[in-house]
Amino acid sequence: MNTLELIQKNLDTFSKSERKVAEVIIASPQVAIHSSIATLAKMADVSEPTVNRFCRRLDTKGFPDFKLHLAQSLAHGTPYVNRNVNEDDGPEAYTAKIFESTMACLDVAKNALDTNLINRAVDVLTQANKISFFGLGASSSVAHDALNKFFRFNIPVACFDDIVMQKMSCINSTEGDVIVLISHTGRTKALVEVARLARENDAFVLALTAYNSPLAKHSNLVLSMSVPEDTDIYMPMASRIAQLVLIDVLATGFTLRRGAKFRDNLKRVKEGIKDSRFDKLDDNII
Amino acid sequence: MNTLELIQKNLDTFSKSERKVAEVIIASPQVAIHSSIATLAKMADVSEPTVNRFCRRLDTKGFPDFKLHLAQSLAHGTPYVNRNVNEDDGPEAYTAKIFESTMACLDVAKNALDTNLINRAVDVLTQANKISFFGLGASSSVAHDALNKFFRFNIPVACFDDIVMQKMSCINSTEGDVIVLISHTGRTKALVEVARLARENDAFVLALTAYNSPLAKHSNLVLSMSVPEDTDIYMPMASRIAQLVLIDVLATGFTLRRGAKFRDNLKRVKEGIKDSRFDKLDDNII
DNA sequence: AAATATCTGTTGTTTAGTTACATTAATGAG
DNA sequence: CTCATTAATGTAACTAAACAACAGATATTT
Repeated sequence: MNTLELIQKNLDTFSKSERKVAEVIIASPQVAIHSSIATLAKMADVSEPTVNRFCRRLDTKGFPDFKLHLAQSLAHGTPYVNRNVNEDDGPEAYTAKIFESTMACLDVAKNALDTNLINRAVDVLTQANKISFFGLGASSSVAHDALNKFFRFNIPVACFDDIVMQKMSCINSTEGDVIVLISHTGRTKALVEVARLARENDAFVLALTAYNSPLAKHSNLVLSMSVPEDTDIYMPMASRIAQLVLIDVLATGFTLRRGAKFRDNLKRVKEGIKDSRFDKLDDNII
Repeated sequence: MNTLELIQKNLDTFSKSERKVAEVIIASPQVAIHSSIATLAKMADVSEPTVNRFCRRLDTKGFPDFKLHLAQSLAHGTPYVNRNVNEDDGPEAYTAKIFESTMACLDVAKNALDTNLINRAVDVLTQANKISFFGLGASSSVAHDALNKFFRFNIPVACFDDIVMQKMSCINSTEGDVIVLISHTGRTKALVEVARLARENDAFVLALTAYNSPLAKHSNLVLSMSVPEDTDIYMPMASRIAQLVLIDVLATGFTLRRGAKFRDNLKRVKEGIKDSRFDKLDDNII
């Protein structure tokens, strides 16, 4: 378990002084691992033994051992904690926090994913006659993105962010059609209805949503990643990013499955749009 | 650079005794990081200062510092780097690689961002009469996402992914309008033309694009992040994620700038869509 | 409000790490 | 081959960091 996350999670089990230590460490872990127990104590405005006690509470042998653990969890270069934005945060603070908590979420999502299910999802997608991506609200941009990706594969794809169109599309679906439903919570009533409708018409329903949600129960295959919901202040942020990366993963799996010959297709698509862009060499002319 | 690799590589630059230390560490690095300088010296059959000198030769401040570096390089078998997907990767491999390289990209992007510019961008956005988000191709889903975010702020927003609509919108723009142009490369000719048109009509052009690109040169304010392009196999992946996170950052900055009273708005929007969702309690009924 | 338990800081001891210096080994010129 | 010089290694003294034991302070409970 990531030490930094562990500190964050156990914040309320600490005593007042210990929490001061925790906050100093979370604020600048890179500094913490290069400090002595004395300087860290001074930074947190507590005594040295308090720092030591703090370390032991985290199941380490003492301060040096704690530093080692912390160093390992920082190895990625990024402190992987979910830090919520405060009202009085400046641009540096909230920028860093959002980037970092997004990365933390991706890390959690990565570990929560079942690669076997991903493999099956790729199976299903490669064998599909037609793939449709549905999303509502914030998830609609994820669906659009998926469309953009899979469109390049030169297979029949569609994307609807309108509930009426989604339902109509479902009614017209046949066996071999795959409908990818994207929803963070999996509780949007309309989308659950869409799932039901799709299955009634023999389509395969692949859901990118929360485990055990109503939508999940109405799907043939569910790719879920338990991204903490409360990271979002008032709107889905990191969860949506995780879904996009998952789309990337599926698209990559798709590409790999189709083999080398197929990848030439992608190259051609990229070549095809070349004329619409400025060359790098043009930069100084403009 | 990975410390363990560094030791391996510099094996021949060490003296005889120092090499003994190196070999002991390479043989069992996990033991090494949990040993004192005395025990390590005994293991390598050298004196303590020799171990210390060995550490310094590796550009560390001393033994404890060296242990930290080593611990970091040993953390998680997989270092947090850009790893490209291979043809023969299985689902576990490509899933991990995509997630990790996305995280790596976000890390790079975070460090490349100028928070002063972000602050200015937030300034501009909060003072805008109307905000329009334009993107083409893969960036269109980013623009959609931005719309979804800023729409909740109850201010005039628009989003176009159609070049004709974008141009028309530009022609109708007036002072006080902010047009956010999203493009990974900043080389899409059509979008550069849109930027020119927008500025001719007194709109403020905020570009989320590459530094020094043609589009950047035609914008009033540029938020750039040098995400490596070659991470994407044949389609933009990580760069687009970075843009989305940047949108999150701007939206958050916007919210914070508007103050507490404004944040109640967001709560109301969230409350307003509650009826369209299943409660958590409903789960077992369905 | 008193008593108990918990938390926090001060002091002193121990141990680990480092510096300075002495010794040994290695290299090279006469 | 031997002496001189340089580099390498170890010994001993020193510094500072970490920890344990204790005492004072603060909550908490009855």
